[in-house]
Amino acid sequence: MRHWLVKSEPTVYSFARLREEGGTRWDGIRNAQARIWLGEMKRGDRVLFYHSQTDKAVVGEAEVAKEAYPDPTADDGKWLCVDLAPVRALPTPVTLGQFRDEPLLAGTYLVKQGRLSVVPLSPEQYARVIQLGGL
DNA sequence: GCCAACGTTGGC
DNA sequence: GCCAACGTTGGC
Repeated sequence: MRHWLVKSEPTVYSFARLREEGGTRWDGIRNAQARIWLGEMKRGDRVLFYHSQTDKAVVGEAEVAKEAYPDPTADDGKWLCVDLAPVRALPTPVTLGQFRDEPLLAGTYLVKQGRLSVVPLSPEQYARVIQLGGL
């Protein structure tokens, strides 16, 4: 099983909404590197859900409910999407500042290349975020 | 195939 | 609102 982090502006699609809806299609990603990673996501992979802009924090945990398939919102059929389902909220959001301060997390793509909307994490990094989040 | 110009994203 | 980082586009 692999571990991932996805990013969303909470005003566009929040973790609370993912929980309300019970799942969603994670589409609209138009970045070549992110596309490669989307293609590697498997059903059951764990996913950290990060709120950009206002929160700048990981607020919850989700999982891949359906692995990569062609993104129906793309005209040319070249892009991919997955389905995500909510797992649980973090009692304490883990901020971008905490990522920077934590040696294990300072090397993540979230810190190093902030514009990517889907990035992989190591199992150790993932576990550390869950721990910092109070689970 | 190179590179300047431009657009987008996200942190501050 | 500004700026840095990065991707994309288009002229040559």
